[in-house]
Amino acid sequence: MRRFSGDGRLPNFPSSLKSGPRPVYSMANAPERYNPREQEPFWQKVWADNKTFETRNDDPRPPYYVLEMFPYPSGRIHVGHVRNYTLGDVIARFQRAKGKNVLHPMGWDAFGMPAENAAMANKVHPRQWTYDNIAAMRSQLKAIGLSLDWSREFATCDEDYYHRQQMLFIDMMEAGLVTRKVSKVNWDPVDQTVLANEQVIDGRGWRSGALVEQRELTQWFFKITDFAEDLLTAIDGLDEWPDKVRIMQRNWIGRSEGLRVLFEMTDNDAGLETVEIFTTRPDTLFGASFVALSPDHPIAAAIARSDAALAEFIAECHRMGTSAETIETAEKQGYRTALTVKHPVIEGATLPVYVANFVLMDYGTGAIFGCPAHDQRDLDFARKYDLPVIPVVLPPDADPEAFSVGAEAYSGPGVAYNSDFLDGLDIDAAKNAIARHLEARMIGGTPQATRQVNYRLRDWGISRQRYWGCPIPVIHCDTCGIVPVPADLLPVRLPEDVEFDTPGNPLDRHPSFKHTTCPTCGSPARRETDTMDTFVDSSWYFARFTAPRAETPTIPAMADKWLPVDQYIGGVEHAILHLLYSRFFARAMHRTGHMHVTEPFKGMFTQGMVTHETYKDREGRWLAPSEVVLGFAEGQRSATTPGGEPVAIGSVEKMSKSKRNVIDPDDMIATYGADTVRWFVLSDSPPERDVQWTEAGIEGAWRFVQRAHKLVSDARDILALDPVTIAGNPTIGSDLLKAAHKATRQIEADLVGLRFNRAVAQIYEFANAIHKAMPAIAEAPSLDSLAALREAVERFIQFVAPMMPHLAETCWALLGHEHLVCNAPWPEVDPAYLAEDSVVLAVQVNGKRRGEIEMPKDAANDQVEAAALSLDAVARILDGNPPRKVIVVPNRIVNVVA
RNA sequence: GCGGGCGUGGUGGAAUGGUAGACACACAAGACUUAAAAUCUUGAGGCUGUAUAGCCGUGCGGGUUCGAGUCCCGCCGCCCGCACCA
Repeated sequence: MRRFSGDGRLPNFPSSLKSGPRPVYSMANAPERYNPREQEPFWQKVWADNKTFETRNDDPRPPYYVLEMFPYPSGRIHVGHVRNYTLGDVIARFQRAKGKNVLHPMGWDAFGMPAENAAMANKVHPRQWTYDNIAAMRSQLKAIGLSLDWSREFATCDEDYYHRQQMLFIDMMEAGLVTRKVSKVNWDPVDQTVLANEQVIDGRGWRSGALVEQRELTQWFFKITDFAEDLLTAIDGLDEWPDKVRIMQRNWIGRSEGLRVLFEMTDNDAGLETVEIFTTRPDTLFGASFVALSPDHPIAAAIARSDAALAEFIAECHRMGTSAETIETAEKQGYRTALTVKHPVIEGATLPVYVANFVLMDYGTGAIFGCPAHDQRDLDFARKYDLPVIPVVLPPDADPEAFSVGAEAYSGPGVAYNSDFLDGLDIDAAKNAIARHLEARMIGGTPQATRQVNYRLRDWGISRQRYWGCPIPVIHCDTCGIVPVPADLLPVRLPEDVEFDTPGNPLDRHPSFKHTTCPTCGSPARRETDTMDTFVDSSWYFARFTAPRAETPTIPAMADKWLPVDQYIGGVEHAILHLLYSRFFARAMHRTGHMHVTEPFKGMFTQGMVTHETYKDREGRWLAPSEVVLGFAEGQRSATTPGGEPVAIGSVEKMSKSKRNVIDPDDMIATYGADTVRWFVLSDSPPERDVQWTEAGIEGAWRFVQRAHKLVSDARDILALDPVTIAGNPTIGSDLLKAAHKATRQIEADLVGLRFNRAVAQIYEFANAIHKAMPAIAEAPSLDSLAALREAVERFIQFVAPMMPHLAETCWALLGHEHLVCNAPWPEVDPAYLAEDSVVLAVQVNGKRRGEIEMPKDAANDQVEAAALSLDAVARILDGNPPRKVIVVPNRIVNVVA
């Protein structure tokens, strides 16, 4: 155990704590109130001066790595951050008490668009803006008293960090994990710039208001799909992740077994012979009524060259954002081409070929067949264009004569009918039968169908046409092609002298950055001006923390020592992308020799979001809650500005800087202290649940801080009394110890299970128990009862310590301890104190509670039954009749069935 | 549109299929005080009732079970994600 000053004595204590023992419960000598403004900075300085939370890699204790998702430096922290970091801090402090060598670092996810937006709006350089924000947020975080190892801090925009990220990129290139391909971006034709999905509002650019177009660019990709199968199957092993996150990841990867099927053209005027579709429901092929191509399908492009109306339809589809949400929520539209195809299994039948806006080019083959009876999208489309709806799957117990599809497609189980040789087969058997049938048929030398495992997961496009990100370390040479920047020329630094007066990528128009020479042949060449998606930055920072100053991206031995992260904590909004990208990166870093583990996060906890109402003024500008005055008018909640201007109350959403619905914790911390705020965010809601922020209740948390302090100082005064007997009242002390050990067990279980709100409730109950016991102990202090009181109060302080660390240190010192409570080992549970000799069982009649009986623990069932039946209430209902049945659940409940 | 989650008193919430509302907030009454704050004590899901007690009650509608907040089916509402917000 580390002492916090050279001679092991307390450093100079804030003066209010120095008064000695006083007579108990005397108003004249009421203990002074706990003053967090004095105590919190004091203990923060003690921790910092003693490097209490700096983690040594050579510490012999077992390692434990707890990490909260690092913040984007938006400028100020909000209560969502406080919740996130407090949760992690409780775990870190608890694991330290359990004897672990805890790594609990902090950094900054510091690249990204807001810095460039600020540069445009306020003429401040993104670097300046970012580092200023970091400084402000760092001091806010420090005021919370988190047990962080600040010596490992870094920001992803530090040259030191993105240098190593460029090294990783080049290693990944060499390992074949990087590729280039064409993909679509949102293009603002007025600002001549690429827009993020977030910047497209109702199909228009947020700044220019111009209608957004889809435009194709050649971009850099990480080949995450190479790991699709492994990323999927390894989810099974992530047994300390929430089920919902595992389900979401599985669905995102979206493995499906399906069939690619060739449809022959009825004539090949255009030189086209077949179109290949992908389907996961080949069993419904007999119900096909059309074929639809993506607007980006090569065949669509080919016919559009001679079909002006189709070209216009495709252009219309491209006047839409690129996000899946936009595409899928748009009204389903199609264009009927002149093409028709032969029905693959119905001789002589043909199907029309449409181009449809809901068919995605990058899923399957970019073409589908539509079976309206059994797919809702196809049904909507068929109703709109008056296409046949032929049911071919009969639901169980349905009458084949009467069954029909109205407004809803039937996608449930059943057997094939109206389907020739498939009739009577269930869905899986029908899929196999049709696959075998088509695989055996040849069209122009190839089988008509091939089975294919398809993934919804796409490769990860990392190119961003922006300044404030990690430069992609590559040079384009006309003779040598794409040349990675050699290691000795890294890092590729972001130039400082950039202008944000015009939209677009400043790197692309920078006088010297773009133009360079080829490192291989020395001829003039162009430097890549795309920077990396900021998700790249956050996909390996957890590994960098294990050796934050290393010359190489990681020191593999250190990464292997600490990883996987034992407990990772963050918002459920990151449940898919960030976690999946990090899992990919772990595999990529494994393959490139930077570490041996392949899963980054052993335990995952998704905290609920902190949400708040949003507000907009007349002009539609977002307003912060602090700029809004709430009231009641005509029986409804209303809002105005302080000047009386009307304000629209919007929906409740997660706190975000862009919507300005954030609550800054500084005022609360200034008023009540960090411990009160920490206690408050932990106490009421289960941490995984979303909470709508309200300050109602913070007063209660504040009162508990004072009550806890008073409890300890009162106890200290009692403990200073001379015992008048040895044993005294025999039950006071033992009851207190029973409560203490029971509380220890419960609180430990709740902390391990991250049920902090329940731990808080347990602490309240235990505090109440001590409070009740104290007057009697003070009245007749005995050796036993005083010892019990000391143990109870010390445990109480230790229970509180992970949650309210400053208060706990003060209280601990108050009892005369010379070492920090944050280094004290977690108390043991003695099972002897947990034994109960009698239990209360509820007695039900027909499932309705009618009374209760107290019985010895583990009493025989027939004794319990007899006791239950002898209850007046039970006898009255039975009215002399024997019970039909009696169910006894040992030590819990008796149910009499009358 | 698709995927995921959530819904319990005035409020936050508790409850391995086994006594619904622990613990707290807010509220009310009382004690202390010239008074207030703070503190302490007590009360409380709703309805009926002096009380014993009875009935109702976990978003809505069904179902399984001796027993359902919990499991199943169908709805409603809200929140998150949908690949260039982080």
